[in-house]
Amino acid sequence: MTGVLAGRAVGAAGPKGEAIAQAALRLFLRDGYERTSVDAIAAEAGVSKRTIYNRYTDKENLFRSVLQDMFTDSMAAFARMADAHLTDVTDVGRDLTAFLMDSAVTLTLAPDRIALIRLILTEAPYFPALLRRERGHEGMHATLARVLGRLAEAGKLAVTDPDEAAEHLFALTLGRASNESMFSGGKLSDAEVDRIITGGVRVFLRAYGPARRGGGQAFG
Amino acid sequence: MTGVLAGRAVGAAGPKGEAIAQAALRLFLRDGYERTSVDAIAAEAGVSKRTIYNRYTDKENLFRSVLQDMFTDSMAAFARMADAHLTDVTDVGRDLTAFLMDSAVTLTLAPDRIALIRLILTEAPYFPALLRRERGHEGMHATLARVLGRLAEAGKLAVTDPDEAAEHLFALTLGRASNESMFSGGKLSDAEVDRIITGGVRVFLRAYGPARRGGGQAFG
DNA sequence: ATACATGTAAACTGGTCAGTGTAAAATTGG
DNA sequence: CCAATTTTACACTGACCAGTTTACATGTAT
Repeated sequence: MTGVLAGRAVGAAGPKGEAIAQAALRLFLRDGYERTSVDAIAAEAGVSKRTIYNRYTDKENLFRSVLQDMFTDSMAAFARMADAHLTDVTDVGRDLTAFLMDSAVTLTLAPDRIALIRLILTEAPYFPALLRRERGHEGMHATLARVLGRLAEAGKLAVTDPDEAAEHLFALTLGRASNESMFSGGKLSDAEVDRIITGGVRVFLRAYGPARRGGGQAFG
Repeated sequence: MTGVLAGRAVGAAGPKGEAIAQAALRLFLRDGYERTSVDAIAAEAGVSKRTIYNRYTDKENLFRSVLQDMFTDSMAAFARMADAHLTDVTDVGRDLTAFLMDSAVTLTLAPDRIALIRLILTEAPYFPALLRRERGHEGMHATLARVLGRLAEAGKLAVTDPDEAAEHLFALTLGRASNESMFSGGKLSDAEVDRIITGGVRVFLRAYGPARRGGGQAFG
């Protein structure tokens, strides 16, 4: 039992581990689970196939591992972006729109992210852990609900159920953009994204805007 | 060239053709494209593998064929249901809700329909024709836009852009239900569906309800 | 040096699968 | 009944792939 320190940890530790995880993620996102062979991952990572099997028990294990990592990172990035945009809010419509545009372009609609969602949906029946861990967009919903709750307390939104309002805002903006992108296949143009987000926020504010006091919404 | 009449048509014609198409659809929906073998389809249909290859050039061809048929049927059913519910509208909120509940339960959330959407999303990159033919929910959007335009002309909704309003209504109701179902894996409870549809219609009407004349929405 | 963990290369096992070839059997129309 | 056509059963090819085995190389700490 001397080798506790000498032995490298399994999984993604070390440069080889990084290479394997990156290559695996890249190929899984591009080709899906069934269409990606472990041989291809080894070649892509510049590593022998045996090294992969030394670090991961099997292909399923590798798959779960790299997808969960990306999912977790993705959720954290969304939460950071929400806080960055929505801590000091002066104009709800403007700030919500800016936040959602930003996260749509750099997160939700990033090709890798779209591929991830596609992959999670595809493989859900065979990898229930992928869903049970953090159900779909649930992480984003939690973040949105937190932010909307804060805005409601500040009297900037007429929201009584932050969870439901978060679902509605998500469906009207990011969800719509994400769906559109997945179905259309290609990337959405900037104009398209702008149209979706702006329109979605407009509808959201008509339903959840602060009680009409000045006469009319900031957005309309 | 005597056999123009004697020869059976290829594809799904005849009882054997029906059996093949049904078995193929069933297995593709359950297991996906890659995980379904032609041998399994032949066994399920009670037909020899050769018969399948006599009627379809290859597996891809069979796949496209059965999926497109189901997709077309599905769109038509949705349009029929919309017309059934929304030809004579007295109470917009009530009738819209009833229509959307009905189509959610019997169409959008039917296990086969969910599996179809999942499959289309999954295989989109490899079968561009599936998307290019009728892009995703576009058929449903067209139906919704038609109906909403009619209601706007009747002064029952404050809708200026029926296409955009259709996208919003869809996102708030059926799209949300569909997403929720796909991510959660299992079937949604009736209460869950009711909550989603009712809440979505409420938000939609706050944004698109007829110009406030009596003071307050029918829904709220 | 030496011992140990780790990595590499390449062949190999056992399995699956798409699609074909063929000859016999069943079906169908006239 | 007859002739064309279709279907069946089944073996077969060629390809791919997950995971293992074996023999060898490398780095590194004591």
